[in-house]
Order: sequence, then structure tokens, then C-alpha cells
Amino acid sequence: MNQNKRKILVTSALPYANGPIHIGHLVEYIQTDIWVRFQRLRGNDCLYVCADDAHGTPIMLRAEKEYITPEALIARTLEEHKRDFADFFVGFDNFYSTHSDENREICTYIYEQLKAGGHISQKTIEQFYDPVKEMFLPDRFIRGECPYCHTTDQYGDQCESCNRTYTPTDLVNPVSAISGSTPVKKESVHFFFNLPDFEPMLKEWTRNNLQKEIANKLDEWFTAGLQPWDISRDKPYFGFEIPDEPGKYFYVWLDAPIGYFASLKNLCQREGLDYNDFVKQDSEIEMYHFIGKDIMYFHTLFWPAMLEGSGLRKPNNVFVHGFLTVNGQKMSKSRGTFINARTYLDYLGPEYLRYYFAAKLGPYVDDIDLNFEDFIFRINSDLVGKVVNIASRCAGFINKRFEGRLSSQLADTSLYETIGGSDCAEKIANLYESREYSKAMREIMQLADEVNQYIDSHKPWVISKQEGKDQELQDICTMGLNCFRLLVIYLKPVLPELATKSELFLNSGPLNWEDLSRPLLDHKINKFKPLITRVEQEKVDAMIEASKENLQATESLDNASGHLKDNPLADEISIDDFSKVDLRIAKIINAEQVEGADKLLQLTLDIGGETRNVFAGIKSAYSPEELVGKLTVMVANLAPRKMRFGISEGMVLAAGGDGKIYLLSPDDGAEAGMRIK
RNA sequence: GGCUACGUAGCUCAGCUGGUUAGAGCACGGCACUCAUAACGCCGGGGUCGGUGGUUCAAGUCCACCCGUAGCCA
Repeated sequence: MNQNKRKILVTSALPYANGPIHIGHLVEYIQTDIWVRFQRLRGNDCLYVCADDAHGTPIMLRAEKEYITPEALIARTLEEHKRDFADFFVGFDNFYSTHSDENREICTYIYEQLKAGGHISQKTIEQFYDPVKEMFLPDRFIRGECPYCHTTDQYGDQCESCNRTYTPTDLVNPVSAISGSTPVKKESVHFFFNLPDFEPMLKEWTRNNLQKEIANKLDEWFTAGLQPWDISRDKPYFGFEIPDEPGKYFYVWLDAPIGYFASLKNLCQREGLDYNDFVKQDSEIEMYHFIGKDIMYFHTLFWPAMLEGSGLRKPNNVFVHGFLTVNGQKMSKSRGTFINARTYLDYLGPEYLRYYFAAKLGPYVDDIDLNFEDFIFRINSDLVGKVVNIASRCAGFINKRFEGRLSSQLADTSLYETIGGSDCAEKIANLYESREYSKAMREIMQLADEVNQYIDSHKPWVISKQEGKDQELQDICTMGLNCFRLLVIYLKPVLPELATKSELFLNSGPLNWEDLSRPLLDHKINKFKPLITRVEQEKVDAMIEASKENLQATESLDNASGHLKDNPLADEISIDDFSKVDLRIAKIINAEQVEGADKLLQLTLDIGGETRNVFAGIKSAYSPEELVGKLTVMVANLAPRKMRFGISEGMVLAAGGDGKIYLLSPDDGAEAGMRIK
């Protein structure tokens, strides 16, 4: 197919900035990245942008829980995400954040366009409100008893037991998951985007542009009738305040897809490209979004409608993929199959997963399964046993017998044509283009089989022992290596690192699609080193084990049980604040009962030459006799306080909480009067 | 609960608008080879196509219901 250079803009969905990337996320980024690399390999101009989705209640609350600002949380997460993606060779042109000036600007623009077009309306709605936390509660943060099956402790939107959906106000005995208080109903004005205004356009657009199964699913919504979409949230909210509407914020799902454009704009500014070329109504540049099936509606209804309403271009298509299951089941933390990208990388190479996903991905919304038994066999058999084996079995002869030099001719031009000719190349290209990666991989592996059969039938190891057959030997191995090179070109979108290593080995420049018709002849290659190693069962096991451990660590943090929950941490203080407190080692030189006091003991403390009289509320836990002679810690610069039984000149430190008291004591060697820092 | 998908050999998947004895890769068994990361080559065994009922000359393929899995329900 003779095609002109295409200009394409590609996005992957924005990962939420409150947690790490896991292998489920990676299905999408790897799928997209393969497509983008394929386009570039073919010589097309293809930009790939993405960003962290940094707004919303969960991020706000998570930051609060960690005693940091949302900005600090999303900045940290951004760095983690970038590193994870880079290490999986996901090659974004820009990975940005929705919490950016560009995004605010474009959100404002779109909102104002929609408003000017009469597509924004207001309505007072009633929602649950947490009177303690003083905020409206998203459905997920309200828990209570399911109104249907009466299972307790269910979310405000759906029962995990009977799976029925409802609204939080239906819950029996609702409780705020944030403060534990009983939520009250409260009214508030919300802003709505009038989605029904766009129904005719959407009906046509979805039918003409999307996968059939997606269009089917969307028919549901059309049948049910489109409703105005609530795009505002009340403060406190981490996001963008709506212009001229103090206290009202854009709902995170409004600014998230706009984040694609913000990331693009940021890239354009950096690279000197014309942003408007990409987003204007009649743009010639193709635009595709890769997303998971869970966020279909946002991308196929709300987003195109927003774009239409603000005079901007719509996507050419939205490519929807399914989810990842592991060993046939939903990823599970307790089974160790909820695997973070970083944990995976600690044990296994990124290209294994890239190839495995490629070998299973098609243009469907079906879920794909990561089966570790299959994973190991597949990588070892396809990549090591078939593809790389070709190079491995030919390279030795070329290097040892011909000083690394390839013949000046191909031994079997017909086989070369079969593998690298345009029929085959276009077939594979079409499979990549239509995201039929699994079929493409199958096709490529079949070619690898043919090459192995070729080598097997020509038996270079036999010929090498025969006199005067050097040329034949060199020709066969040259043929093998050239076929290997063809396979590497085909696999380059999936396996960029293998490609780079192969380019070094073959001593060629960066390979691209056109190199298919330009065999390497009369050419010096380099020494062969293993290009990819086998997957070991032990590594996989260790990774799963580590994922279980991760879980325990996270859980203990999340469930910050007991004491921390009952008695949350105090506000942050500076080191200066802390150093105002003068803590000293104190020796208890005397302890006595206090007449008439229920809880107090009177202590005489030696802090190194100076004695202090302190009344301590530890009578319930200690007798005077066991205290005398002990070392403990006291606040030595506390202002003296007059008590009923006398003046207390300080405070001893003790832990408590469950009704008991535990006096602090230093390790051996500490002496009275030492300062604690 | 409603909806959209999916359920084919031990594993992962192909099977287009219904039509000869249901295919592939891996795994497994046998043979052979030794150039290769115990890789490669040849041969072979293995499935009542989730279940039940129906439409049809003919169903994995269409219909109904049931079971299981996943997602969505602004």
C-alpha cells in the first residue's frame, strides 16, 4: 500500500495520581505504545501524549491522610509514574499533569464556549453531607446497609453482595467513611452540561466511528435517554474552581480528558508545533484515544459532545480494550496477583510482558488473561526458542569462519521474499494497524518456524565440516541472519530493546520498515551476545510472593488501626517547635502516695544536680516502691503548675490509651540530666 | 436488578454471513539431530465446542432459558 505520511495524535487514558501503576494499567500503555511505535516505524508522524489525572476527592483525602498537600502527593506520584512507564519502554512524547496551567486554560475555554452556546445549566440538588468533615460526600465515601439484601458496610452506589445499584440516600444507616459521622442531606447548586443537546450528533458519530460492540453498548444510553451531566463539585475539592463561581469546582471527569489537550499544548510549546492544527474543528491530523472499557462513556459521549459544543475537533476513533485477569481471575492482592509495575520490574524484564500482552491483544473489549504458566512457556518458546535462536545458531559460523562478514548474495531469494516481501509485510502491517497484535505475533512466529526449518534442511553444521563448501556455509548463515533481521523489524514495535540490541549485533543503523527490502550483504557484523534470556519460574514465584508482601505493608498503613485511628496524629510541627521542648533523663529518687488523690503519685526527680517535684497520674499502674531508682524521661522546661497537692515542676512521659499506662525509660547507659534530641 | 460482552483440547486462543471427519501455538509422548540460551526438525495422542431445550435437510455458529466470568448503570 502506497500511502502518504500520516499525521497522528494518540493518547492513553490518564492514570489516577493516587497510587502506583500496576500490570493492569500496562495492558493499555503497552497496547498504545506498540501502535505508536508501529506508526513511526512505517514513517508516519505520530505523537503520543498522556498525563496524570490529578484531581478529585480521593486525591484530596489521600493527601490529607499522608499529612501532605495534594500538590506534593501528585508531584511524587508523577515522578513514580514516569519512571515506571519509561522502564517499560512506553515512549510518551509528553507525560504531563491535569493540574497544570494549560489544563486550567483549556478547561476555562471549553466551559465558556459551552456556556456561551447555552449548554450549561444550573440545578439545586440534594446530597449527603458530612457535618463533621464539612464536605459533600461522593458515593464511594458513604457506607451503610444495602436497602435490598441488607448486607452491612456497603458502598453508597452498589452492593458488593447482591450487586444492585442504588443511590446513597437509599442506604440504611448511612455513615461517612471519612469521619464516621452520620451524613445529613443538604442542598447545593450544581452545574450541568446539557448532553441531550448533542444527541443527534452523538448517534451518528458513535455509529460511524466506533467499534460495533461499543456502539451497541451506547445504544442503551440513547434508549434510556441522555441526561444532563453534573460537572460541578462543591468545596473542599482538589481541582479547578469554576470561573466566576466561587466555591464551585469542575468535576474531575470534566478536566481529565481535556488533560490530553493540555499535555499536547505543553508539548507543542516545547517543540514549536502549532497546537491549533491539532485541535481545530477541521483538523487533518488523526486523533485516537486508547481506553479501558470502564471509562467508555466519558470518551464516547461526554467528551465528543464537549468538543462539538466548543467548536473543537472530535476523535477519529476511541479504541476500547478489556481488563487484565491473572490466572483467570480478577487481580487479587491476597493471591499476590495484584502486581505493581515496579514489583514486576524488580524480578522480570519489561519486554516479556510487552510480548506476552501483544501475543494476546486484539481489537476487542474482551478481557485478557495473564497466565503465568503460559507466560513462561510463551516467552521461552517464541522469543528465545524461535526468534533469537535463529541468530544464535547462525552467528557462530559467520563470526568464527568468516570474520563476521556476510555473503554478498542471498541463498534463497524466494524465501526472503516470502518473509520480507510486500505481501507478507503488508499483511503484518495491516494487523498492527487494526490492533490485531495477537494475529500479528502468530504470523511472525510462523515465519520464524519457516526460517528454523530452512536452517534445519540446509544443515550448516554438516556443511561446515565439508571441504570447499565455505561459500555455501556463509550463504546459508547469511540467509538465516537476514531473515532474523526481518523478524526483528516486524517485532520492533513490541520489542524495542531487543531491536536495539539486534541493531548493535548486526552492526546496522536503526531498522525501519523500508529495510525489509534492503538485505544486509557483504557486511561485517558484531559478536553475538544473548539478546534475551529465558524466563525463570523462580523469578515469577518470587514476584508473586513479593506482591503479597507489598500488600501487607500497604494494608497495615491503610488500616492504621487502633491507636492511630482512635487518636489521629497532631498537626505537623517544625524542628524549631520541637526543640522548644526540653526533654531530660530523670532519675526517680523518691516516690510517694499522695493523700486524697485517686490517680497521682508524687515523684522526686533528679535531673543531674537539680531535683524536681512532679505529680504524675500513674498511680493505677505503678506502686511507689517499683519506681524508686528508675530512669525515665521528663519535660524539664514545662512551666510549673500549681495543683491541689502542691506545685508540679514538670511532667514525666508515659504512653497510654487502652486504660493502662506505660512509663518511658531510656536504654542502659543514659544518665540523669542528659538532654533528649 | 438492568444492560453489554465472553465461556471451544491440560494452558492460551482461531473458527467470516449455519454446510465435508472442529483448527493453531504451547504443554505432553515418540523419533531424530547437535549449529543453537536442553534450543531446532519430524510424527503422534488429546475436545459430547458451559448446560438444557428449540429452529433447520444441516448448529460451535441462529433463538430461548439456565449456570459461570468481566464491565457499566452518568
